[in-house]
Amino acid sequence: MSIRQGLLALLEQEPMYGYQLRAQFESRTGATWPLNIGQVYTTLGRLERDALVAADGEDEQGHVYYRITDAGRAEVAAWFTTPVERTTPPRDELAIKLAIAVTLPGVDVQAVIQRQRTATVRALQDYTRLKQSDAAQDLAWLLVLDSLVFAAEAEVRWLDHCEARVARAARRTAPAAAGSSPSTSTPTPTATEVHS
Amino acid sequence: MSIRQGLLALLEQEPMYGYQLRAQFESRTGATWPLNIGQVYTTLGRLERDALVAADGEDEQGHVYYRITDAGRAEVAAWFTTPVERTTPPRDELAIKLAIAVTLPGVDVQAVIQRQRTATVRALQDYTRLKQSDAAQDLAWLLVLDSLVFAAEAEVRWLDHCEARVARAARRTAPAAAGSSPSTSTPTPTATEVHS
DNA sequence: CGACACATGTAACACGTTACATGATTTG
DNA sequence: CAAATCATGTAACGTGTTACATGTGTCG
Repeated sequence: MSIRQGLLALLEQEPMYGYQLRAQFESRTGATWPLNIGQVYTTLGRLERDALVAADGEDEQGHVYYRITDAGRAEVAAWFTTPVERTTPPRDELAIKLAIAVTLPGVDVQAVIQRQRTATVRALQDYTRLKQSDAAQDLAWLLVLDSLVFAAEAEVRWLDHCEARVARAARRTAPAAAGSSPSTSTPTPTATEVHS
Repeated sequence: MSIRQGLLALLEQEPMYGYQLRAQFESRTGATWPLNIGQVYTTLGRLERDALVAADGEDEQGHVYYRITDAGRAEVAAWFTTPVERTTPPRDELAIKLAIAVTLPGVDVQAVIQRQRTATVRALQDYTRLKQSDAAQDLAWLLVLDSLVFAAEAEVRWLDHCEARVARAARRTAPAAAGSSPSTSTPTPTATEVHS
């Protein structure tokens, strides 16, 4: 629903046509979530079907403008008023993967965790680099980047937490496995705290 | 893709029928992501179409079993080997909402942030309560809960970060607005750090 | 018996994604 | 001129969600 709501909200500012909408959307979310132009038109079609927007005639250059309707404005207002539901959060593929990996025989959970950790840390570094490179970006794009950073940091912490928990459980279950001690790879005390 | 992959992975353990699959899935993810039983059958149909599972005959009670195929096993192995892509992370509705709210005239961003913060903190409390109540849950369900906790905590921190950033930007833009000082509601020094 | 949980399945639909077709305009 | 960009749109498909139809077995 995020694209739909987002495009609708953008139309509250002023009537626009497809390409403008994409430009506006991407200027805010940056390169993070590239928006296929086809998606814009299908979404506009559905918004029009639901009477949240209406075609607003053509430009002299042939640009097809859309304007928001009263119902659309109401929807946007509701969107901004109602917090995003966290009672049934969106399914998190990583959480599901680990939850199953932990309980499935023959899966090297520690390896799964470490691979994910490496990938997440790498993503984190990319975000940090992005934040510094294009420096004087606008506020919105910066906040989105920060959101990704915060989420990735939380993910790393969670992965470490998981590693510890799993190692502990393994020790409790099979304390006889001497030679190959757990907690094998990269203790790595998260040296990636580069906020603000 | 998470349900599809998850159910497939569960079938690596042993052949199962629909209701068993749902039970296994939910015992791991708990009440967090209830899985509609219809979804199980449609997903099984698609997995069978893609030759990742195969019907394995019926029980004496008429239960329709499915077993994983070699191709399915390969897919599961790849799933556990490949980290979840964080280069193009899934669209985050909240991030999009705030990114647009910040740049849209006539939107009380601080109010949006505070409402969301309240909702997220409440969710956080629910998670914490859940963790304590059913105490002796199995490892997987516990890890999933922790993942939610970590994510929600990061979200709260991000929201506070946003509030500060927005307030600062507002002060820089319109420093003449004296009477209504910013940073109005709930400074609330995140007293919700209840890990481990 | 009636209500409920177990069990299987289908149909319709939502949003999002990609690929393709088609043109106008700009630019090297 | 050729290639790239702007611009609109359609068609097909993917997963996930809900509602519905249907039947069996169990328990109060």
